[in-house]
Amino acid sequence: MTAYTDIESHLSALLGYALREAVPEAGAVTVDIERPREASHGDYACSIAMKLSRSLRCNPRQLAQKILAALPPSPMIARSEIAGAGFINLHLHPLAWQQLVPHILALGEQYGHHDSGGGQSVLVEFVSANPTGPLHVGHGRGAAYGASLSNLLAISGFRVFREYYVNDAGRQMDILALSTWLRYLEHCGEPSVFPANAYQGDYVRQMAQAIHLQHGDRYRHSSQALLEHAPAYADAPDGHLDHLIVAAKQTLGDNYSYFHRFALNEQLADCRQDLHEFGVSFDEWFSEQSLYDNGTVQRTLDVLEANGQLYEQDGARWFRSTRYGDEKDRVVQRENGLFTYFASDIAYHLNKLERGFDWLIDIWGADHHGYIPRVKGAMEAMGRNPDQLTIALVQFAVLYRNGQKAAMSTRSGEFVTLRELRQEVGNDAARFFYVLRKSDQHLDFDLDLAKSRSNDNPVYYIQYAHARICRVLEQWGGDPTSLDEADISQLTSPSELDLLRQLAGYPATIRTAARELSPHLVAYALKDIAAALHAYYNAEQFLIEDTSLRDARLALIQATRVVLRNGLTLLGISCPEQM
RNA sequence: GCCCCGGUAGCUCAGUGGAUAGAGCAUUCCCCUCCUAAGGGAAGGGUCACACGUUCGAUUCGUGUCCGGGGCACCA
Repeated sequence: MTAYTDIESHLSALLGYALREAVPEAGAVTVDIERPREASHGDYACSIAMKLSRSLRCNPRQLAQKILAALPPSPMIARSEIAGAGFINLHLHPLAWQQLVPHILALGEQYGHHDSGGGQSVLVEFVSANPTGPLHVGHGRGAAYGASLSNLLAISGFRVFREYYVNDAGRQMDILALSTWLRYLEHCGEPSVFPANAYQGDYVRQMAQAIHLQHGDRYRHSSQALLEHAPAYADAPDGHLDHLIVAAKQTLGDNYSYFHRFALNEQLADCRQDLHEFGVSFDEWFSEQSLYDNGTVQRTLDVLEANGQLYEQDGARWFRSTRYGDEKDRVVQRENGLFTYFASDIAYHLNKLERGFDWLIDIWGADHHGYIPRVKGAMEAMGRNPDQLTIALVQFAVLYRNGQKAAMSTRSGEFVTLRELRQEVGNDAARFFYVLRKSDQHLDFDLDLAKSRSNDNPVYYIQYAHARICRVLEQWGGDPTSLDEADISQLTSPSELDLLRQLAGYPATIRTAARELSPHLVAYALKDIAAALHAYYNAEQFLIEDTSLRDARLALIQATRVVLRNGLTLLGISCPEQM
């Protein structure tokens, strides 16, 4: 067996050589090749002659002819021709495809890996949902996308660090702590003063119940007393809520932090468990509060202040984000002295850079897109390079059941949780459906389709291809490592060459998907590979008398299995050996 | 009003500066004495929203228009 030749770089090098020989005046041009969709146009095509014809002032077909005449012979090229307006079409020798089988078997899980990242470090921050309740299906999409993208970058030569930003410092956490305490008071028998804009979900009642079970009436106070001097809810819902928070802090004293901490830990643990079951893990759960505790927020504002980026107006401190293309300046410190979320977010991004990452990726819900100019502006205002930050927006996912939109609203507690979705359709289908769409596009998630154990379901379609291969190899019963020596020159049937071409395209798909931050391309490639495998399965028999041909075919499906497994694993989907 | 995202087959959506634009579902037809039919094969189905521009070449890039969806806090 001769060494493996990477076809695309081989052809591109040959054409580049021919171009320099035939048309030296063209200078140093990289010669791109493409896969024509029309089979009669060959396996690869090159349009360099048309691209250069204008600057060289010559006929593109003649130019192509000159390049072709200078093309060195290659065992990989069966024939070449000029077609259309000046395309050079290359038809490959089957060897070009066949050699892929031992190559894939040798590389195994490394097949598809590449090094375009060059060892750069990248921090991918995703999910980062407020720990104020269960994750819902919207977070699920960010989780699936972020996890798959991280995997994609990790096999593309990047050192990937996965991080979840925990918003444990803000008003939302206070609302959760308050909500928990108010439910606790109800448990103690106090009349309910629970406002409609506090967290309504059942999980709050459960936390309250757990606290009551453990501590009895220890934290009981008069609920009615909390309402004294409170603005009427109808007049000022937020003012009413804020008053209750202040009253809770005063009434509970040091015990307030118990509720705050309890609720935070409880929700965070739940979130972590949920994501863990979903196959999504993080290297770091980064606390927003820590940025206050260690002075990063203050230091950040000092830097901005020193750079002349802040000013005072109406009692608040503002950042001049309009200098950097934002629509209006933004408050970083309120009239009441409290910092805004934006202030700690600037500090967070500064912190990320100070940790030495070459590249930052933030995955946000698309509703935050208006937030981009101010964050990038803040980086610039601190003398940092905003291009080090890439923000990937993930659009909303809408669930459909029986063709009907499934209702979902946030605060009221009427939402479908990620956990419910996983239980209903399974982790594999959920992971797959989430990344089947481009992340920046709205996703209609068809629950009935995701649940169906039928040929309609693309997850099962791919997994079934994997399971079929496993069954064949199992029934054969031989040692798979012996297939490395199979005589792959016998793989010449149309369905075999189709399958080989699909497998050959996988590394390029990975490369493109990584460059475009688009794991959905991997999902589509897997569908194509599975389709080619199923077609092959129906066209040819594997377990046949002719052991030489049999081994060649088994080697091919074993290689297919490797690629399917690599792709499914990347997307966080299991590879069942039987179904 | 401003800013994002979209408009491709009946439906849900891929896709690409190239030569005849794809897949699944749905519709019609065919294939298990054979390694899992959760499979395969075939047919029909299109003004790639519209106009203008850039280009040897535009569904792809740019501008404008129309139509959807989302966002525009001293919330996070």
